[in-house]
Amino acid sequence: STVGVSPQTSLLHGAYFPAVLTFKGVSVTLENNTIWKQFCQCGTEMILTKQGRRMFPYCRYRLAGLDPNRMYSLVLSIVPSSPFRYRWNMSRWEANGPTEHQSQGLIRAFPHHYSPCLGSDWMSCLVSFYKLKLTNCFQDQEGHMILHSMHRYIPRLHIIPVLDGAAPTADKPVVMGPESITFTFPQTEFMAVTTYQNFRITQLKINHNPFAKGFREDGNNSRLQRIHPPAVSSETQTNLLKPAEPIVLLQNQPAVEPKKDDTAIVLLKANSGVRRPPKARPNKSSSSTGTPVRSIGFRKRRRRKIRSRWTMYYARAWRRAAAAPKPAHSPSLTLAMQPELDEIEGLLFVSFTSKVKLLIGACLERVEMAVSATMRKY
DNA sequence: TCTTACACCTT
DNA sequence: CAAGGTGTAAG
Repeated sequence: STVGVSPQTSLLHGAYFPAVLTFKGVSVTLENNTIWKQFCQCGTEMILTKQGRRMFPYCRYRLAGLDPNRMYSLVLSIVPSSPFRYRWNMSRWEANGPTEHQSQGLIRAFPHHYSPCLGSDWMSCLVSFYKLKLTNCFQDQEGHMILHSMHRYIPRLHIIPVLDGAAPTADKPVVMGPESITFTFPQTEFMAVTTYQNFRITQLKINHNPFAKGFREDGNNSRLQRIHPPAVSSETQTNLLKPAEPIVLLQNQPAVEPKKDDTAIVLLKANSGVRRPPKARPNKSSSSTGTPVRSIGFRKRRRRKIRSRWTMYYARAWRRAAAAPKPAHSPSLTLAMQPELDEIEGLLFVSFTSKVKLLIGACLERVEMAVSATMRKY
């Protein structure tokens, strides 16, 4: 029930993971498409916690083609993208029976904290849903997105013209009128988990999320470098370094879906934060901070905490290999990085060739047909 | 599987 | 400086 797909074929990739979607004159750019694609090809995982966990990557869009003088609310929903429950088995995801929970009739949604705003305002800044948090706590009252662990989801951006300038609240649900549009980027699909399953995902998070900088090994940060695990046979190492098979993205809906008229959107609790119009556009540049100094106590503590669990040895080997991007100063680097590509190529062109091509072909066809159909309709 | 305390980090 | 976002280890 799991299928591997090679992300290496850039042509297919570009066609299937478009950075820009356009519908009814409105175009939406997934601003951080590059990082989404990196996660997507490993099989994105998002952590759920009781108190709520932010997404990384999060949904960040740039809008164009809106009516500058019109008021819009921007809302993100995260909907199930498959009817299955999954399990992580032998380094890959596999469907493990149907989901226990049926989808609720109403759509939960998370209003962007600027909503509502003039079209000109939305278009003059990046629209980032970094505040959105995911939780597995069903009694959550904090306004977080409630998801089921071990299930697959996909975020959708809803652009909803509104008449008055009142901020959307739970009391006053936003209604998806006939002029509302929904955009869905296939590459933002993810698996909800409570603990990371795929180590490649953990590494991507550590290497790209600024808040996880403390776990990086590159540069001056050598958290685990001074611990020397017992040697591991190269055979075992190779097997462990093999990447997990990403799951093929099977969309039941087109990437751009015209909304059904009057679809109700239930808003989560209104954000406590102040609603500010996006006047200044902080086109957020990544600030490189100075190199942190590690305390002696930290090193000792970490050293003591390391257990002799065999998985840790492999984990460290992986880290060392994955941490350094380009310089091949370590033999384990080439060993780790090279098989990666070989295995993926093998998966696509040997084991799963026909199945994958068929699936992707069907997907593309379905998307194209749906889009052109709706375009004609309008 | 999931939860929690924790060190370390960003903001 | 304080608040709060990270993955980890251990339960």
